[in-house]
Amino acid sequence: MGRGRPREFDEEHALDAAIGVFWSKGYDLTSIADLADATGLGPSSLYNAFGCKEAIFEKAMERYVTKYGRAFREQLNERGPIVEVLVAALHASAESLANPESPGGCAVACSASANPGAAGEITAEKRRLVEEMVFTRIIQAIDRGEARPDADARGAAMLVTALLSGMSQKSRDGGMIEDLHTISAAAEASLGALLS
Amino acid sequence: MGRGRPREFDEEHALDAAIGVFWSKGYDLTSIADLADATGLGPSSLYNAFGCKEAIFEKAMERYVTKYGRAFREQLNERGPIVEVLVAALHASAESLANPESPGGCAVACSASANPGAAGEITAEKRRLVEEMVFTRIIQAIDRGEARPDADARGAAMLVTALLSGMSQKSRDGGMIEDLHTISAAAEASLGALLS
DNA sequence: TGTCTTTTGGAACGAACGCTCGAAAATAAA
DNA sequence: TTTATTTTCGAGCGTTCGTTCCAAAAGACA
Repeated sequence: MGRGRPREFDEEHALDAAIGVFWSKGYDLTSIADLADATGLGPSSLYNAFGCKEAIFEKAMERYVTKYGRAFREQLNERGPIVEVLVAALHASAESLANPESPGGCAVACSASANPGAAGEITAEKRRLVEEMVFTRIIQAIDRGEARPDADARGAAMLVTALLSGMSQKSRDGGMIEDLHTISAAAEASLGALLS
Repeated sequence: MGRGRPREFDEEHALDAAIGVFWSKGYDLTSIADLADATGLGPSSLYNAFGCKEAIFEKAMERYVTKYGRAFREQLNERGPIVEVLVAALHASAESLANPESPGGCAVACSASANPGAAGEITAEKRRLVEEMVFTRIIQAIDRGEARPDADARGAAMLVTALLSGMSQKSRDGGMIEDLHTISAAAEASLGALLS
């Protein structure tokens, strides 16, 4: 198959290690040396495999959303009353965001939120996609007759994503998991007012 | 008075310039050279006046909250039904966060949110203070009989701060001011459920 | 077996970082 | 006027940054 010397590492394993570093230190404070240490690879291997630091970050964030966004996504795609579905998705996120075995919070929310360059744009785009995902799910609920025909789908989607951001920040700031569940539960009334 | 050569610059003017840089580029990506350019001072003057980069940031953030948090604080301390007061404070923040003459969002929320060191802790502490401020205001409302005696003051305070974080993030991500007002208005139902 | 291609490890690149230093400048006190 | 103290300016300190280069290594093909 491949003609030259075979890779000695698994790309996804390396990305998992990179996720951990970016997640805990943020993009700007993560050096190539940090990534080399965490992955066990040399700088040459990293550059040969990914191209540049921003590309490593992009691949890492893509893998991050598929791995750590799964719980939220699955809850969101459950059937049932839309308000309860959204609240359940928030509760699922609360568990992810406050997982004691992780750096805390959401990597997409915090690892490059101040970065005005490409890294910041990578995460901003992922955040926009989450809002679209929620919006689409609400539209689906309206089509199914599970929400008011004149429901404010956009407003509800924005509310959910704003709360996700806020919950991530709170977790980063030392907030406990019960706090995140409190916030999730509190959303029900507003979502109900907007949608049903 | 002072014995040596007098300062040629105004400390608060310098901090205003520093705020702008930290706000738009974030703490980590802001270099001393950036601050020197923005303030018009040499590195020596900065270090002589403030001590180190983290100290400049700390002073800048302190000035930031007094200047740019004023609208929120004033609305919060208005008299009136607590839910309406909180919602009005959110709307006031929406105006600040989306001010087109600023870098957008809240500097305390985004300029060091990923930083695991002193800079991150400086902003985290400010964020905790906001929640305490909101909490205290709600307790006051309860004491005045303007909220249910068994109102969930902590939950409501957490909800408000989570929304502030989320609104800041949304503004940073290109969200428009109407979106922030939509989120602010949506909070009313949940705050009502928690407090009245 | 010998050639080709790719990966690996480590040294090293120029640039930028936070910060410091010494001399000149500017005022207050003696 | 002299002395003491502080600020300013700019060069430059050592370190770290993202990235590149090169030779050795290792399997695929001829």
